[in-house]
Amino acid sequence: MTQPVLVVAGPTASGKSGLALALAERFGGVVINADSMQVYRELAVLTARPGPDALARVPHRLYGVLAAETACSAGRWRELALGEIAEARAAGRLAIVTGGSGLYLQALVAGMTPLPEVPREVREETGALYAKLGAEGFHAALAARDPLTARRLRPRDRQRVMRAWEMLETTGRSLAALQRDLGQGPPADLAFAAILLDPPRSELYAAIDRRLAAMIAAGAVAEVTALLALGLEPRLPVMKAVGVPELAAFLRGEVALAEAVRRAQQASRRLAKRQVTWFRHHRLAPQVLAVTDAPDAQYSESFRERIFNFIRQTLLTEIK
RNA sequence: GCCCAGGUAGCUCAGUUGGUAGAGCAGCGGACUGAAAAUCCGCGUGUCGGUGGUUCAAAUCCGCCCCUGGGCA
Repeated sequence: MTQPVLVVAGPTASGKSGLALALAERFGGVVINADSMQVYRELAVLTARPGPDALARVPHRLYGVLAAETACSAGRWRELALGEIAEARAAGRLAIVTGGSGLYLQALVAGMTPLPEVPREVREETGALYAKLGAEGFHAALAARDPLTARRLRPRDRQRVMRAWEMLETTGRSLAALQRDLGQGPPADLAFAAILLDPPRSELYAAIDRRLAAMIAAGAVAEVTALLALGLEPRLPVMKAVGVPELAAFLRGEVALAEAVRRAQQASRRLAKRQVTWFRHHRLAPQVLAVTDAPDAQYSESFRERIFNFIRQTLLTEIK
């Protein structure tokens, strides 16, 4: 018997967490994080992680569970999420997966090619080689060994080109060939339905700007100060979370706080735009309810009713 | 009321001797198969304040009107 899983997706600041909380209370659910940055323990304010009151009201999973010095990945998250979904089933609760990381959600919903982890040494060697050869040279080196993968990557797309090289070093095989041969589908025992929050752009941007300002008031600067004190490598994911580079520049005395906030707001807006593009072109589930209300409209009765009905009709028909 | 200086893209501005306009920032569109809040690719988006005139042709020249700064009364 299949297990229903609700996905709540949308760009940053669209109101996912609040909605997920409400739905979890209404349907007896557990909220499972699908955000690549909210998994890190050290960033709570800056990643807008659900606060103590939310955590007290409903069980939340995969929030702040990894140390900043670790690098999560779509594959690793997927394993963790599948584990939590199984636990939700055992506990008789509705799994509500919520977050804005499109790749993570896709890994869960559509499946992901099973590939080994890239050893730390390989990653470091690859980085060193890339620095030595440069973008064009490195891409040419990849093309010489793995033309299939190299052909579909732009030379300047550093991250993907390096990933292809790392997989070649790790497995001895072409990444593109592996993906072609080992492609994996969605988990057969899960039935997904998704709610996509897609507020008007102007309202979303206003919410983003407001939230960044609120984060400063809530101690974001201190949070970044503490993070920097760990002396982590700059290439780790946490170090690239929206607000970290910007506030770090402020702490180094390079820019005024107001300017740092302005830059962080802009980075957040650009992130939101990329997320919107992703969700516009990737299907999250067989049935998706797109909600285009303003972020603050989600607490209205009619809004809730629409969503409740959708969930009853798609996920809970057989179950309850 | 009079005298200056301005009204050109969302913002700040450029625009040669008249040939229906271009920079920066902001923004917009797209890609995405294990760092994804990452990493890349693409795109000027315009009643040149309005209106009448001169001209083959007006953002450019002339008249009138409107608006915004500054100055003088």
